[in-house]
Amino acid sequence: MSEIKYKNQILAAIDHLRSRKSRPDINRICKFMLKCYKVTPKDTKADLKRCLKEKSIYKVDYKDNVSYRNAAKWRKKSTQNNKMSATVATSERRIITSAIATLIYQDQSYLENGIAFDDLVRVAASQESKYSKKQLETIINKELSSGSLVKLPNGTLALGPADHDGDSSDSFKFEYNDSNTKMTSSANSSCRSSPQRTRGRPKKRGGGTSSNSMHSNSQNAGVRVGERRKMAKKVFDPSDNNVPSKRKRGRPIGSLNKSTIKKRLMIAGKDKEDTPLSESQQSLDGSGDEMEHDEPIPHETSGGVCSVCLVQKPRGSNDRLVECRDCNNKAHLSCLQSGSGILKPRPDNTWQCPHCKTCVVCCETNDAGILTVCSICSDAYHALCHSPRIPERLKAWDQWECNNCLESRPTVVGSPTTHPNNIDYSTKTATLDPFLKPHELDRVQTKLSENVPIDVSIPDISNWNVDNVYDYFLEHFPEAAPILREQEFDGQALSMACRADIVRGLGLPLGPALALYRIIVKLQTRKDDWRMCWG
DNA sequence: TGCTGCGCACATG
DNA sequence: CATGTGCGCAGCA
Repeated sequence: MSEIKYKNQILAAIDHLRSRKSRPDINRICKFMLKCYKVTPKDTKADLKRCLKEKSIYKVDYKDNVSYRNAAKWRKKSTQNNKMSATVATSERRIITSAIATLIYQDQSYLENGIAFDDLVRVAASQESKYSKKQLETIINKELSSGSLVKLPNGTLALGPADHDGDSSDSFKFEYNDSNTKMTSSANSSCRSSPQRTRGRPKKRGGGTSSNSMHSNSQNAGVRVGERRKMAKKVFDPSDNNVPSKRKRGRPIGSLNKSTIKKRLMIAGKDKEDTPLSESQQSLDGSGDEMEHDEPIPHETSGGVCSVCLVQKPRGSNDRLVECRDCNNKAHLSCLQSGSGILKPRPDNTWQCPHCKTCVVCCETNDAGILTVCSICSDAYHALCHSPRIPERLKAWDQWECNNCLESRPTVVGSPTTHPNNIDYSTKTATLDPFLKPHELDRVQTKLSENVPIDVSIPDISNWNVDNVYDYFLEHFPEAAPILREQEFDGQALSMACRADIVRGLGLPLGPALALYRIIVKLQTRKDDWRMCWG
């Protein structure tokens, strides 16, 4: 049921970056996703995380920076004993996955429709001249049997999951649409297309084959117009004078880029106590992994300008810059802590800038409505998403506390508070777990509902089929009826639907979605209590 | 200015 | 040694 929505796009992003010899790090992946698929960094990161969990993508630390690997291509490296066969399989696999990435990159409809066998062979052949079509077909078949590729019921192909078998069904989920998509003519897709080369180093560079400026796929018929063909002449650079004369490009021998050096120092100072390398930098968090939310490490960063005070880094020896969880905005921790409302960092010192801050209920940003931020836990809510609804004329924004925080207070019962949202429901909180987290809202609501008697006028949906659901909603919420039917919601499915399923999963605008959710909660509980949803 | 291709130093097995 | 990786550069739109 819970498919990783952007998995294939993320895989394509990783493949694309790798094919450009760029590090597939979180920033580049997010950037690519945003540009090519209009997927926000937040969603990208969320799905990337799921992919990591699912092991369809691996997170690796390579050269002291975080990279992400397409597990379908990258597997076996460290575990495979049979080196030779693994190597062969990997290089063959690369041809195929590279072709897939190219196809998807050029035409996103492949994500929807799967990739026809013939298309794949053709593109792979165009990218890799050393294999005949016949051989490529064999390779594809091998990939199919190994699970790296999966064949969909309709005959199209898709990337399989990672190494581990079992959940190949989870990888792609297409309906076949028998399109014989033209690949070579799709040069003008929404993104600039790029020819996918065979990745890594082609066997032996320059070893008798054509020069590198010629090896590229000019036969790929204009996949990328204006591809650079000519390498730059070497230019004299005084700074090169200690460097063997053969190179100009790339890193100077023995040098690393600044960030790598910095990170190395940091890591040396922090992680590897065995190497007594650095005495500075220890206060910095050099994780370099902008995505690790599950670690309690604040998102500190070593450089940049504070978005709040607009001052560059050193404002005080211990005033560290914190980076937004989801973008590159940075701010001094002190600026955030002294700031108000939406600026405040979370208690664990992670921070989302105002642009990235999302409502914890509907996961939409400020764009979907004004967010109110809890002064305790820093969770943000839309007025309608919070239960109970946040009063519109709330004055003391800084003092507002979300329901969860109020309920988490052991002393809340009978203790009059001045918080504007502290309304009658506080009297019920005695029975609630004082350590509830915001995302456990649903549980809170369930508990709340225990105090409300069942309303027999509300139908029991447990045995409803899709048509029953359709009929009911036709009467009570006609707008949603066809959508629910299309999604095959029967009584069971409705009973299990959570807020996110409804608010985010049906493609309805927020308002109608919330209204629909209220009806569904009513049906789920057979109780009509606004506190279970919103005001 | 941002994306791209890619030489080649470096990492890894 | 073979191969994977990606920095940092130059070309291009």
